[in-house]
Amino acid sequence: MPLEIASFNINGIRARLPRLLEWLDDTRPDIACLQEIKIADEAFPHAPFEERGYNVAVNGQKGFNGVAILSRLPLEDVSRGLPDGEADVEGLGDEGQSRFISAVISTDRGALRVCNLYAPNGNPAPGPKFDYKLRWLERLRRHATALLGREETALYCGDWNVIPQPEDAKHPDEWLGDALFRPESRAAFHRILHLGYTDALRARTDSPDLYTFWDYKGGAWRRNDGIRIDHFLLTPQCADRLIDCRIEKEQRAKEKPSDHVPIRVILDLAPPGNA
DNA sequence: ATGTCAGCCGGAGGCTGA
Repeated sequence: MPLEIASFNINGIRARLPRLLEWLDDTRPDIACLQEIKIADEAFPHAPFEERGYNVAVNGQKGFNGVAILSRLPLEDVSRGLPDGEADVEGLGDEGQSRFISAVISTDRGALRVCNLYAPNGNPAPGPKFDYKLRWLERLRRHATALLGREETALYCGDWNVIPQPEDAKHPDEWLGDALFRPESRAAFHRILHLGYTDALRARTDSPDLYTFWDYKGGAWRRNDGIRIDHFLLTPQCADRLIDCRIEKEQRAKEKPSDHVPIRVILDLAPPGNA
């Protein structure tokens, strides 16, 4: 049975709850990684997800940021924040900002480690926010280096706030000075990718015009003026199991949408006894 | 069109972040 893992920057769980529940009911992902939940742990609305059969792990923050994992299968080894010396400031991890949560999902065909991230936006650039973005991506690179060494079926997904290549934007020229497309940001992303990860979408297609974000401003959606900034990066052991990767563009046309749409991978994990 | 949202504080609407 294939395993479906979706990543969705929902831009506020209070504002997006009806849309989110409709999406879960319509598309029934096995695992949903959420970013920008913008709510404290203690205020997270567990009930509607538990009613739908999801286990919930949250790394929340009041007002900003915040990530969560929903899983129909058991969640084990949940970890909040990048586990390095800079975590756990103000008890939130990640220097006081809740941007990372990981868990192991156990299935009858083996385990999958899911790392759900919300990278800093980094604007305006240059400046302290841009410096923080680059520092955070460097910490993520160290994490990704260690994870590769474990040779696990594992993935990173989420809002990376990086446009990897010009073909990942409708109008790349308009993003040249932006923290999402500056050479330093793209290099930081590619340093992680080139450790040995697979960009799941690009493993399936080299088509341009595949976007995950359209700004609310200026009729960006109407003009299809989008960018691709939500990504799945798979370890080699995970990439071997990739069936498909799809951007759920149709979600952007719904009532009161997020400015991001979900991206989903479908994996076929090894059968029992198959190493 | 300083053009859109979400959430904060605080009890309106200005501010921040994106």
